[in-house]
Amino acid sequence: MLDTDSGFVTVLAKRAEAAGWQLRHSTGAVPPRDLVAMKLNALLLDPAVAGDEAWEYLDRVASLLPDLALVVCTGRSTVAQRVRGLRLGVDDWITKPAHPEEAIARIEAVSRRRRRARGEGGDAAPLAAGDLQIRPDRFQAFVGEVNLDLTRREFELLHLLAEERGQVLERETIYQRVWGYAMAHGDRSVDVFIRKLRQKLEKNSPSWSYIHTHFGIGYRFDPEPAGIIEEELHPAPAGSEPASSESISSQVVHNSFTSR
Amino acid sequence: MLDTDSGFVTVLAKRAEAAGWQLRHSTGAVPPRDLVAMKLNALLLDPAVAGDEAWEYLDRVASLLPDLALVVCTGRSTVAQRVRGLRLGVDDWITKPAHPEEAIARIEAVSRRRRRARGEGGDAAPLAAGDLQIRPDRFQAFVGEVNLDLTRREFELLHLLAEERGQVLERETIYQRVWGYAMAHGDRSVDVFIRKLRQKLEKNSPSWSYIHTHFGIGYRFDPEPAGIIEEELHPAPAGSEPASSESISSQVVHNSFTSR
DNA sequence: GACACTTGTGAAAATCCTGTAAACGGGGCT
DNA sequence: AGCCCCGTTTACAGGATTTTCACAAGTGTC
Repeated sequence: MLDTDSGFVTVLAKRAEAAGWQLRHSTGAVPPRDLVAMKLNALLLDPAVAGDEAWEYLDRVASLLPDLALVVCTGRSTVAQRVRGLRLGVDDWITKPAHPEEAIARIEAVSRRRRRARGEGGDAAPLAAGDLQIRPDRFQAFVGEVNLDLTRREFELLHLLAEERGQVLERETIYQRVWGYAMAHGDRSVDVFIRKLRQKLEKNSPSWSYIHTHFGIGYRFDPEPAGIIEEELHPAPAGSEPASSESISSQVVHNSFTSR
Repeated sequence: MLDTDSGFVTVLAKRAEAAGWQLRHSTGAVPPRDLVAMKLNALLLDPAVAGDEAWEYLDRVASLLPDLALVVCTGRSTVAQRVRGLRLGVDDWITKPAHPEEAIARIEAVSRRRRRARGEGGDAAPLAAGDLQIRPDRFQAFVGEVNLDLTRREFELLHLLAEERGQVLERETIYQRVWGYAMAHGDRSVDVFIRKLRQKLEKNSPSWSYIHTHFGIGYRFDPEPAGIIEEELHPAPAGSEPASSESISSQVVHNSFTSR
């Protein structure tokens, strides 16, 4: 945001903050080069900050950053000015006095369209954790080359937990964010899926411990080298009955990490 | 354009004409379905045409045609209304009395961004995948010299998938990008076309497996040498009944690659 | 240590999803 | 009009996945 009207700025900042945006602000004209370096998603700008270079400045910003959501917010302005601005590449032009709520909504509207233009989907960036790799582009997790073979729900659960790595998430929160609606009282779905996940994780990456239980609260994702206590790794001749040793070791691991 | 203010409309029409736009106009609410059929680039709309269904109408239009440049132009309006509209998916909201020049400029600003989204994809470069070649210039795919004989939709589907090779695309995304508007809940068109494609692909290039199903999500295009499991190599004496072996092998292949 | 809860498990039951085939229906063409 | 080509809908069956249950096991308290 580039603007000098401190009142407007602070109100807007609070709103933006609440909406989860990361906001930067300056009262002077920032060189377009620096704007590029900032990797902004959107820019709210009062051309007045550029003094009588206003038009040139606008033009440079708009042409240098064609993908930036660019919204201008001025005091009095004429139709001709607005048209000129819009033609230059400005996406929306708001006139003060403006309601902050509307400013936010307009910036969002522009960003929305801008986002649709780019990569449609959300974060396609892979996450790494322990020796597993979570790939949103495939809705899958891998350990090396092997596919964990997660179902959609399993993947979404894992993805959510991994994104919030280190945080303890309550069941209600998890359910709300993965299932998309409120959890019914007494629903055990989350627990069941956590178990399925742990199974697949342990099967494919036994040397790490990923999901930790917090009694009475929920779960926390945090890859830690597995605390193998005792017996160890006779590379399990293909076909050996894994059941007993597996269940035991998983018990041990879970216990020792059911930290509180 | 949907509006009843004939004065405004005629002025705007003249301007639009001059700008080289092809303009359609109605004073009543046009059913969203028909809007789809019109293949509009932009829509200027006064929700008043929908009477007291205004919000529902806006919502339906915006969610059915997320790619349409949607600009609302109303008489008096409150901040709350504008915010609500913008949140619903409206791209810009103009309040009358409005200068036609500005209206035009705003529609252009929105369309510009929209065009940038689609524009990049105007790919006429041929794609290669497995032993098939996709040629946007002919709207066809070939294996060597033989033409797969795809219909338009089949081609567009294949083209989209191939461009996003390796990515899992959700049905909704596919539909949105191939059909151009939002998929109705329960629509199976995508599945049906995927089957048709697979049929033609398998018939003409049996040694590759191209389209993979991701249960509960969608499809992924990724050419892989067909996983012939077991039987093989009696080069099917020309004229042998292909039905049984064909259906069986396709079963096997699909299953083994319905990776997840 | 007994009690009141919580969480882990395994499996059955209920749902949902996809492949497939076939019926439908609009347009364009002869 | 009659036909053909294509895109859209429907119907169904077989699987895959998600939910639900009944219990066992574990945790914290008094």
